[in-house]
Parts: sequence; structure tokens; C-alpha cells
Amino acid sequence: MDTTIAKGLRLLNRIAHADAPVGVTAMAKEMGLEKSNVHRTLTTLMTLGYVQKDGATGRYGPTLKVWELGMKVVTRHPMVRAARPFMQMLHQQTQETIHLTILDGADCIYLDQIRAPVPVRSTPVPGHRVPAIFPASGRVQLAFQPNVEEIINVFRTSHPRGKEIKVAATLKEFATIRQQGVTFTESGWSTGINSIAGAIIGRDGFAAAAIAVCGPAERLTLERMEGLSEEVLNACTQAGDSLRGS
Amino acid sequence: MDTTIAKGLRLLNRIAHADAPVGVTAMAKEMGLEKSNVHRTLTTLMTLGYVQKDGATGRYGPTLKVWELGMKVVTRHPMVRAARPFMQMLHQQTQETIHLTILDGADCIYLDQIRAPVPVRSTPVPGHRVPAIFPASGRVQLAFQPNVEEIINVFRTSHPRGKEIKVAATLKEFATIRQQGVTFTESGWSTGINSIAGAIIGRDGFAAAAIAVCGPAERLTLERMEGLSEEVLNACTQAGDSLRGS
DNA sequence: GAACATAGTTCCAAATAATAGAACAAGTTC
DNA sequence: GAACTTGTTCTATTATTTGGAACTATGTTC
Repeated sequence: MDTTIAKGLRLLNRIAHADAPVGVTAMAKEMGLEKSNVHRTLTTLMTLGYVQKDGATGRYGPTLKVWELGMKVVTRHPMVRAARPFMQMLHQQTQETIHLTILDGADCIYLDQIRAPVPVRSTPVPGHRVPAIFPASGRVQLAFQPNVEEIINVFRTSHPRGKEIKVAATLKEFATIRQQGVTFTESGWSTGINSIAGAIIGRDGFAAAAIAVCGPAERLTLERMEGLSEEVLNACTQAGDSLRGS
Repeated sequence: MDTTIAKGLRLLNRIAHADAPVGVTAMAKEMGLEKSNVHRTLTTLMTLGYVQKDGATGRYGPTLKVWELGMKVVTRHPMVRAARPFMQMLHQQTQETIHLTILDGADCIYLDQIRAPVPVRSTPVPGHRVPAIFPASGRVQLAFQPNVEEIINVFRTSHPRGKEIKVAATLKEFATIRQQGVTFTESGWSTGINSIAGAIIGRDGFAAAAIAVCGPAERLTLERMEGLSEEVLNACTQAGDSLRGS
């Protein structure tokens, strides 16, 4: 195990997650390293172009190189490539915000989005993680997952609001979702925001991702969402075909 | 200089830039390292969660963790935060694709975008780099830069099409741009795509970023772009105020 | 404005982790 | 099934990272 790399990436992570540039001493204390060690490592990251030093304060912050690297990964991601055209279609039909999410353990990661001209407040941005049980796009994926109960339990033990989840009722609801192919939530993750989501099925027959239409409750009523079921299902099956075909 | 970190990040870069997972031997050869070295480093990156191994082929590819890290950087970026509301406004007014770009040396990086419901083909995606001299959003920033001539020369020597650039004419054009605050291009970077861009001026009085409206020539005619000058200027000054105010 | 903190930087001997290269295992190809 | 190629493991040697103290710069307090 290459501990030096671990240390370097840990520092880079720390810096990227900070809201403001961080000083050497603060980081050294926080991560249990020597000041000199942190300093040298930061200098390395700086010459490599991943970190920059704020001239005035002498503190360190991330550069866009980190982000550029990340964007390379996501634009090449097969799911993003497969889903994008069909997300675009849905957006054209609905004029609402469209999300693409994938499951990572018990979390749901927002992979890509097309924002509505008049967007919803506090919309999740690409890169965000939320517990998969809350939003429609997470639930629809869980419904098409082999080890659902296990994931539900992860969630029940790890999340503060986990105990509210009723296992039996949830499993029953998931069965319904599997039949319909889509699911709705009213104020699922953010209050006042409604959402309808469908699952993109991968080669293995399980959910590989989800596409969701998302908007304020006033505009995206339950009625309207029901009307959109077919469009969402369509987008998902086509994205799935495109994914499996490639 | 912490060479181990450099090696690790070089490998991560290599993997992230690849279109398909890469094998140990190929990388070792390409980067002048021993196979065993590459293997151990990859194993490290894997336990850290930045790299994953394709079960079938045994080759290595990047994980979304790299991307998540990058997204943290850009969503916290002061320019993105400052510009987004005004980009949204412009999008609402025009229904076209809106770009936010910043300058990095002689390059122009696409930082953020809002896609039109009916998008242009081959639109640059966030994370892309293009030579700043071609697109409107690059030119408008160059016009408000202290060391323009230097950058033009970098470009003339480094880019295959660099010799086409006439220095005197370009400088004169930049003077005009400085007066008008915006600039248009017809087929500037991609043929058939027109664009109008304005500069966001930073604390130092130079361009810190640019906002551009971008669309197919049929839809975004020169006439229409001229009509949009004021809106674009407005968005830029407001974004600038918001940036400097924070 | 002098003394005191606090943060960032430099240096070097000691400790430790990374390296090269060979050997082995597991597939592929012919 | 023999000859390649590719991925993986192992270990003595090598070279790099480490810790700690000393130094500098900056700014804070009285």
C-alpha cells in the first residue's frame, strides 16, 4: 500500500471539501500529520497544478484541474452518454428539470441534469449524494435491486431518520413500483418538490440508473405526473436499449 | 518533491482520460514505469476508491469518486455561484444554451452551462478547453486582459492554425470589444453555431469570466444577437457586482 | 513599538516505504 | 499443447519520505 499517495489524496480531498482555503497548521492538526509533511505535500500538489496558494492569506485551495479531471470521467461514463439524448427529449416535452441518478450503496448520486428555464429552488446539483430511500429516483432503483432488504437495513441503522422506515410496507410498495415501472413522490427529498422517476435497466436485469422529472408541486401536480408516466417509461427503456446495445 | 504522489496522479489522469479501461502492461510501457510498480499503485488507488477493476478484462478504469471530488470544487467556485442566477435569467429570456467560461492561459474553459430545450449539435460540455481566440466567450475575455499580446503570441506559436491570426487587426478588434462590452462570432469555434458573449469584470478591472448565449445560425441570427446585447451586458454586470460584493 | 504569538518554511539525519527485477500464475493465440 | 502475453507476488536494495527542531515572516497584544 502506497501510503504517500493516500496521504496526498486525503489532503486533496480535504482541500476540495473546504468552503475556504485552508492553512498548513490547521490541516496538520486535523489529519494528525507533521506541519513539514503537510507543507511538502501541498507544495507537490501545487507544482502538479491541483492546488493553489492564496497570495494574500497563504492558505491553500483547489484548482479547476481537479474538476477537469472529474469531468473527463463523467462525460465518458456510458450511462451519461446513453441517457442524455432521452433526457433531452423529456425536457423538451415537459420543460421541467430532468435528473439522471445512479445508486452507490444506500446513496443516490446525481449524475447529470437538465435544468428547467424556471428552475426549482434548492435543486440537487450533479455530484450530490442523498439517501436513496427519499427521492423517487432512488426508490425506483431500489425497487429493481437484488439486495434491497440489506440496503434498507444499512439505511435504518446509519441514518438518523432511518427508524421511520417500515420494512414490510416499503417492500410492498417496491413490488408495486416494479409492476408500474415508475414511481412518484410528493415532497420526497425537498418539501414542495414533486418528482416522477423511472428505472434504466442494465444487462443484469437490475436498475443501473434512474431518470426523473422534477418540479415544484404547483406546476408538477400528481395528475400531470400520471400523464407523464408513459414518456418517462419510454425515455428509460430507450436509454436502456442504447446502454445495452453499446 | 513527493514523486510518489506525482506518479499516482499521473496514473489517475491517464486512466481518467482513457476511453476504455487500461491494462497494467500498457500503462507501464507508456509511462516508463515497472509493471510491478504500476500494479501496486493501481491497487492503492483502488483501495482508496478512485479506480476500479473491470472484472471481465482485468483492466482498470476510473470511479465516480474522482468526479465527485471535482464537482465539490466547481460548485464551491465563486464565479459559478455568482453567475448562475443571471445565466438562468438569460436562458429564460432567450431559450438558448448559456455558457460560463473562464480563461486559463491561452485556453478558455467551459465552467457551467444551461442547455436549450432543443440543443445545438456538438456543443462544448463543462470541463472542455478550447483555444480562447476562437469562441466569442474567449475573445471577449482576451479583450479585457492586461497581457493580450503575450497570449496571442503563445497562441501563434503553439497552435497549428495560429499563423492565421493577424496581431494588429486582432488588437484593433479587441479595442472595439472593450467599447461595446460584448462580441459576436459567426461559426467561431463550431461551424454553424453563432454566439454572443460578454465579460464579467473582476476586482482588478480585468475579465474574470464570460457569459455567452450560443445557438444554431438559423435560430440565433446576427440581428437577434444584436438585440440581445443589452441582456447579455446586464447579466454580466450583475454577475460581476455579485462576485465583487461577496 | 517591543515582546509575544502564531503560521509558514527550510533543513537534515534517521526511519521507512517504494523500487526493480525475477519468478510465478493465468489466459490467449496459433 | 507450446509459445506468448498479461496480471500478480515476492524480496533485497535503494532512495524517498519523515519527524523534529530551527528559522523567518506576519500580525496581535499590551
